[in-house]
Amino acid sequence: MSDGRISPPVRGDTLLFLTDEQLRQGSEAMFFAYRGFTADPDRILADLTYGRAHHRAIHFIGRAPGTTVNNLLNILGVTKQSLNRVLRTLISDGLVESRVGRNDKRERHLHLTEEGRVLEQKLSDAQRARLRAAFREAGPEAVAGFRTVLEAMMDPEMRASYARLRDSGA
Amino acid sequence: MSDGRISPPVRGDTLLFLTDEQLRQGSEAMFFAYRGFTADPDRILADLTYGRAHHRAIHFIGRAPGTTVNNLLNILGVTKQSLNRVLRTLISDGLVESRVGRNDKRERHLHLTEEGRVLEQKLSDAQRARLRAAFREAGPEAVAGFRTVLEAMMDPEMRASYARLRDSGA
DNA sequence: CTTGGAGTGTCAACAAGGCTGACTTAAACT
DNA sequence: AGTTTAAGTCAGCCTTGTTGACACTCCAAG
Repeated sequence: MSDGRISPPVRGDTLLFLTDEQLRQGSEAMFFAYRGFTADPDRILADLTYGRAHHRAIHFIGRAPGTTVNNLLNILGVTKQSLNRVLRTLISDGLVESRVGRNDKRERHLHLTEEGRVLEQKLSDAQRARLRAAFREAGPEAVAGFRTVLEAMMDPEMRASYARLRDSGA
Repeated sequence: MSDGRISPPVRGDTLLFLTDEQLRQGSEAMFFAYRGFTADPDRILADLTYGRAHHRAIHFIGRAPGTTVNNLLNILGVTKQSLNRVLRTLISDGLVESRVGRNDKRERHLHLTEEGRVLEQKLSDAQRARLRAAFREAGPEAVAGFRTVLEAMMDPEMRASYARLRDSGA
């Protein structure tokens, strides 16, 4: 781009959002924003013995109580060994409860304990505070656009997971 | 689209984007979208011996050629030991060149070699392809909103880094 | 009833990429 | 001359991801 300021009316604004430069800015925005997005919960978790992986597990168990391990595996996109390590500590610390399935007794249904719910709340409060401030600052239309673009950016399976959670929780 | 005047305290649609449920959906959208965002470059990097950390270094060196180590440190938000490990392999593999500063000889200025530029291009092509598809699907207004919200979500220092890069590259 | 496969748990080993702390070297500043 | 700054390095630790192998339980189909 020579000088972006004097854009010819037709070419300019309508397609500007697809130039390589704009896309690169989009990448960088994602990078820096994600850092901010995780910063507050990370600070809380650092004081406990937990990490981001624990946060994710707690979040999605709280969001979909009774979910099975396999289901959680798909949502989180990690191996069962990885998840299991995290889950084991959460269970033995009494934040998560694992109940044997009623119909299929091989399955374990995961629930937050009261203590787990407290931590979940604390973490999502921290994260939501930042998001709320950002949403308020940006306004409803920007937020709608934000969500539209993010959704378009997901892998199809993730988009399905996202939609399932969204529609179940609304 | 432009119902866009500041609407008075009506509780319905105008504030819906600030409910806890909406904020939680926003979090989850960030989580799933970030996975998609990194998926394509990650696949390329897996075949080489590199990881996401190398990608980030290459990206920002390509974006701001001649940047000093210290500057890169601030942008990436990691310790110098972490960065150095990555940088060392990139330099010894001939993807990055480290030049002693002209004015201040303590500083090292980082540049991509031709080979480094090739990899950078390959990685950002992969990432941009997804972003481009998402942007196209969502449309210009959504993209504007996307960027507004992401920027509002950053830590102040990160927002400054982001703005500096953005304005230098436009 | 047996057998195959699915869901789960677990062990071991490894790698990437964060971190802290301590220390060196060289250059620059005062 | 003495201090500070930029960079590099060594050593060790942690979290969180990976493979591969194996055991156990249970369901369902033959």
